[in-house]
Amino acid sequence: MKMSHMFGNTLRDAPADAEVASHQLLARAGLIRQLGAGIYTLMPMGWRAIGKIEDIMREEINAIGGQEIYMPVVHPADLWKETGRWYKIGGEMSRFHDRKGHDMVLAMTHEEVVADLARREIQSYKQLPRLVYHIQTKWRDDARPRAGLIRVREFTMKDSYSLDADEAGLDKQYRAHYQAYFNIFTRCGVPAVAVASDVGMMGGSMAHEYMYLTPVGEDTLLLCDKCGYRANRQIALFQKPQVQAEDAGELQKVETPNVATIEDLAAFLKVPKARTAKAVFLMATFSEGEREEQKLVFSVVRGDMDVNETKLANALKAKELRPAHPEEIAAIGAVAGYASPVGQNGALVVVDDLITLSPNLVAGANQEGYHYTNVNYGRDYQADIVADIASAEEGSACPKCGSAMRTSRGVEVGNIFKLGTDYTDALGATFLDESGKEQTVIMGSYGIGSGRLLACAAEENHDDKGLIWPISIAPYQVHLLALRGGAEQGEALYADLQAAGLEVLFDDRDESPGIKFNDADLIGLPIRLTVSERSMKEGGVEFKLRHEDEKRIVALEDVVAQVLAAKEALLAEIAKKVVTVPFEE
RNA sequence: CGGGGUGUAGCGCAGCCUGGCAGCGCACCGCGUUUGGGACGCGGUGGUCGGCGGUUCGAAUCCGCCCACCCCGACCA
Repeated sequence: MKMSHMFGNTLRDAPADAEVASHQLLARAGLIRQLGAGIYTLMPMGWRAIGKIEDIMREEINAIGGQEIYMPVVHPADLWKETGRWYKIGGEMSRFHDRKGHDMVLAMTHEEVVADLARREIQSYKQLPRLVYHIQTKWRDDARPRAGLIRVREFTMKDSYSLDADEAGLDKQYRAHYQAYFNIFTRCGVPAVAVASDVGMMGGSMAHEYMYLTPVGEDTLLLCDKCGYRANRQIALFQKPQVQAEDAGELQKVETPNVATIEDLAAFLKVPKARTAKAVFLMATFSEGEREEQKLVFSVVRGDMDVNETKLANALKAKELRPAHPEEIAAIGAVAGYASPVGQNGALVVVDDLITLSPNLVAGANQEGYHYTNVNYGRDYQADIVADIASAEEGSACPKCGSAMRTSRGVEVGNIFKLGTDYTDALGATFLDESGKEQTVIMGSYGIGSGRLLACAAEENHDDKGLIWPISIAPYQVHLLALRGGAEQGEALYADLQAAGLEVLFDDRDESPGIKFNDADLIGLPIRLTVSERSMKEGGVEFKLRHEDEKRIVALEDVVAQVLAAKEALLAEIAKKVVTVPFEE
C-alpha cells in the first residue's frame, strides 16, 4: 500500500476524549474512528489487523476441529422466548419489530441459534461431537461503553459452540479451547491468564475468563502468588477469618446518636469493625417466564467486609439486583442506618455464612439513634438464606492455601463456558444414543472479541512514540520510507518486497523526513526500511526493527532476503512463546 | 440509571464571567525555498459556535428545555 493513496490520516493530537493508551494510539495512527458511544469504524489498517487476528483464531479453532459457519445478526424473538432469555436479559439486548410486527432481536450471542441448528441437524450419536464457530457482529447495548475498543456496543466476536453426546466429550472440547485460547492470545502478543468466573447470563456449570492484566482493566481479580489460585472478584472465594467462640451475651439496646455508618459505629462503641454487622438493602428482580417479581433483600455481612452482589444474586437466583431506594426500605419499617435483622419481616434476609459463626455482634436496633449489642444469629434472628455473600479483597486468605491474595485489574479478552443442556433442553435438541435412548445434546460456548483483543494488543505493545505491533497481527510487516533521492529505489524495492510475498506499507508521500519517521513510529510496523540518497551513499538501505534502537545498512541486493529472514525470526520468536498451559479448574 | 464534566473548522484549543465583525496552533490547497527525526516564507480554503425555544436593537456569550459524547459508580463480556 502506498501511503499517498491510503484512506485516512495520522493525527498529531489524540482526540480529547481518548484516555487510555490503546484508544489514543489506535486513533492517532488512523486505525479506528468513532461513530458513536461504543461504535467504531475500523479504518484500512485497523481492519487489516483485525483480519490477522481473526485468521489466527481460525487457525487455532480449525486445529481443534472447528467448522466455520455464519449465523445471522437478526433473530426471530421466538427462539429467545423458548430459552427464556427474552425475559431474563434486560436492556442490553436490543429488540425491534419487523414490518409484520413480529418481535425480533439483534444478536448479542448465538447459543439459541446453535441449539436450534442442533435440534434440526443432530439425530444420532454418530453426528457427535461437533464444533461450529463463526466470526460475526454482536450488538450489546452496554450501559457504559468506555476506553476505545476495550468496551464497545457493536463488535465482532469469534464464538464457537461445541456439541457433545456426554460430559466427557464436553470436557474434552472445553479443554481443547482452554489451550487454543492461550495460543491465540500469545500469538496476538497479549499475555493472558485464565481465571475462574461467574457464568452470568450464559448459565451452565463451569466457566473461565481469560484476563489480560492491566490497570486499565475494569474487572478486579484475586490472585494467589503462592498456589496460583485466580478468580474474578465477582466469585472469588476466600477463607473467612477464624472466630473465637464466646458465650452469647444478653441482647442490649444502646444509644448511638448520629452513627449511621460502620466506621462511626465502631469508633463510637470502640469495637473493631469485625464485631459489627453491616446491613445492605438491595432490590432483587426474579423472573419466571414472562412474570417478574421484585423483592427487597436485607443482606448482612460482617462490618469489615462488603457484600458481593454477584454472589448474592447467585445465592438468590435473582435476575437483577440494584440498591434499594430509601422509600422501599422505609416501606418495610426498616430504619436506614440503624436497620436491624432482629425482628425483621417483609424482606428476604440473606446472611453471610461468617455471620452465623460470629457471636455478640453490634447491629442496628431499627430505631433512629440505637443499636443492639450481643446480637447472635439463631437466637435473635433467622435468615431466609445463609450463604457466602462477602467480597474477597486485597489480603483475603486464599481459599486453597490460605496465604494472602493480591488484587489486579484486568480486561476480559475471552471466555469459555460449559453450558451443559440449559439451551438444548429448552429447545429440545436431542439425539439417539448407541442404545437407542433419547439424550439431550450437551453444549459449550467459547468467545473472543476481535476488537477488544486488538485494543489489548495495542495496550500491551507500545511505547511513548507509538504502537509496536507483533508481526503476527501488524497491518503490514514492512514500513518502507523513501526520503530525498530514494524515490526510484523505493519504488523498485516496493515491487520486489511484494513480489517476495511481503506486506509493505510504502511511504512515498512528499513529506519531510521527520514526519515520515514519526508516523512510522506511531503506526509501529515491525520492520522499517529507509531508502534515500544518503542511505545509498552509505551502501544501500537502512534497516531497523521497531522494537530495537539499532539501525544498520543493508546492500540493495540483500534487502529482500534480509527482510524475509527478519520476518521469519520475529514469527519464530512469537511461536516460541506458545506453550502448553496446565488446565486448572 | 445516579454523580461529575465537555460540546466553537478534520484534530487540539481560546473567546463566554462583563452580549457588539468567530479567532489561534496543527492539518488542508497554491507558489517558492527547503529535505535523515513533526522545516520556512507569501497567499488561500474550510464554521448552522450540538439542537430547539426565550430575553434583547443585537446571543457562541444570558435563561429554559432537549440531545450527544467523556469520566466515576451501578451494570455488563
